[in-house]
Amino acid sequence: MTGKGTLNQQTRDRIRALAAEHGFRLNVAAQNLRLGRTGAIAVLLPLGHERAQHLSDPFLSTMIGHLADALSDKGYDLLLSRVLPEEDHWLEEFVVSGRVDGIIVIGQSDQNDVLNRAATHYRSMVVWGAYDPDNMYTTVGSDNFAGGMMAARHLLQRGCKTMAWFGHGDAPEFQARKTGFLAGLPDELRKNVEIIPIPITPEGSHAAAQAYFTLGHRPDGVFAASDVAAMSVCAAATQNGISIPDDMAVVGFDDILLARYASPPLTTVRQDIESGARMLVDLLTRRMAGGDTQSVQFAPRLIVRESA
Amino acid sequence: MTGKGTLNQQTRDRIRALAAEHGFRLNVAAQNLRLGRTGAIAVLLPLGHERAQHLSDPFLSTMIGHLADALSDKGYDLLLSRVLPEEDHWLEEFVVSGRVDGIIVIGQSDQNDVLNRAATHYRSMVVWGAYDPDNMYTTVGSDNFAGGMMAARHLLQRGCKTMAWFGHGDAPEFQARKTGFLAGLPDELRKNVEIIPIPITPEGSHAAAQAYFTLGHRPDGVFAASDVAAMSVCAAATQNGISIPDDMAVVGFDDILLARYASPPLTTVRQDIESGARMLVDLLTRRMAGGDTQSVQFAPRLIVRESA
DNA sequence: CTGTTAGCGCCTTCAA
DNA sequence: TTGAAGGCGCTAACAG
Repeated sequence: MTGKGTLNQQTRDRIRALAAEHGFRLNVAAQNLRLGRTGAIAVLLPLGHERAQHLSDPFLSTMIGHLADALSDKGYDLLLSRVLPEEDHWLEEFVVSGRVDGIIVIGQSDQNDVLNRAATHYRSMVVWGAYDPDNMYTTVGSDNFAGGMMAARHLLQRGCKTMAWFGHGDAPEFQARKTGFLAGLPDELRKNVEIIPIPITPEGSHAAAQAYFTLGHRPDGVFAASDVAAMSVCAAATQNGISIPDDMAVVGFDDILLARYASPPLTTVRQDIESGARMLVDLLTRRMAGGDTQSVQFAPRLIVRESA
Repeated sequence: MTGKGTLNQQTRDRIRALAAEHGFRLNVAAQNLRLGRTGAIAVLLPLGHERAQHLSDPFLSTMIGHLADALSDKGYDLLLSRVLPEEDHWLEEFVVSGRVDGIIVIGQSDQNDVLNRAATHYRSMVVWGAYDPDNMYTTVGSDNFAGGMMAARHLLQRGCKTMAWFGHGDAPEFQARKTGFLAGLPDELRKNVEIIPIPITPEGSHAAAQAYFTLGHRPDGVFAASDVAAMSVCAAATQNGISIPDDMAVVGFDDILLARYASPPLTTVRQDIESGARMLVDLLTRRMAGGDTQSVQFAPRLIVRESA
């Protein structure tokens, strides 16, 4: 039935015809048991410092959709799991549970140590997130530093003088965006950049922006850690009588579907999520086959719309 | 190990301790093979007339997130699959493939016949979508008709006189929203309601709204089939110099996370997606256990913000 | 209350 | 080239 093994083609055809006639199908569970595999890949979402982050986050859900497609193309099922890393053993627990043949982790969160530890004795894992030469594990991600720089250059070019960064600081992806942003600014502007720490949810970022604008702050250029954050900042600004982009220019990150249809349409740094998902699956299957892999970084692209 | 069967508690504890000591774990694949089950539930997304609809649609992704949580609480894995119903056999193919113990279908799309056919000989299936007494299958969904009426009443109360409906017509959920909306209007207004067919994607609905406003149409009240559509309509309106809510009031449907932080914050008919997901899983497990189930409809709630 | 045993459906090896 | 048999790790039935 599988097409493997030594068998006369006509015998094979005969068996197949018989199978079709009787509605016989291979039992995948038994096949997997015998083959010592599970046929499933886990997609793990560690919610380290941001346990409120919801699967409905547009970036995450887009990623999961593309992952589902890429995995099913290779015959794998997708086992979706959100993990609250209460203790340090969650990943190793998951590995030894043997429920899956491989693991894709979305975002390092603050779980760098856990990931490195697992990577020393478990091959079949890849991670979406920031590249760091010290990591033991293979990552796929955007060049967040370069993306941050693009945002800085664009705001500079528009003539912005007083800048603000709205972001969640802990995860390395977001750190790199911030660092890149700061690096893209001339010294005299850099030291005056206001760093506004915000939660990852739209609720949280909106509240933080509200508080910030209510205190009277009026930067003329804002770089936000994500499009969701940028949209919340825009909403809060508008509610405080700040006009975008005339009074304040806003640049987001991700280029989620809605960014284009926000009001005003969002200028943002685009990540190619679909390519990222395919690459993750590619590298994972290569690792599962015993091959070696290197981390990859995608170059982001600035999409200029109306908000900046 | 499973805690079932007749066994002295101390013997059981001894075995468990031994297992922990040696790192022994039950092999789920073998367990499932022996038990004749798979331990997985499929979540199927039929993309009938709207194959462009993407998993990144905020409603869908929120639903999937809650489903993932509800299923993992019951020990099931979630097998995610988008299906393009090219031919009529996709569901039956899936059923006989035996890859899962039960099926949750999200949205009837235009696949009513297929669902009914499958339901006659397959119990372990529930469907998110519109209730119809003629359906052979169990549905869970919002009372879309009532939701549409709420939108109508609210716009009336604001004094709107010329109304428009932006929606995708084919799926029964959206039909019911429209019918409820029309039913909630007095006769003289109802006959003048403009029906604007739009695709389900933000791109498509934005383009349709653009075209509509460019032609000079200026309704003072709009009900959109979803929040995503409503946000696109708002964006297009703003670009055409229409001020919301002063020139035109807009009511959406769903209450996705971003609705509250859109500009202006969206007035919308809220569906409780989390309760819906839990109910789907509840009913499904009850059906898998051989029990009988009835369809349920959740009452939606109008959330008044600034867009109307 | 505990220990033994027969298979769940498949794939691989080995013998014919 | 084909057929037969063993065993993947588990659970349920049965015997002790």
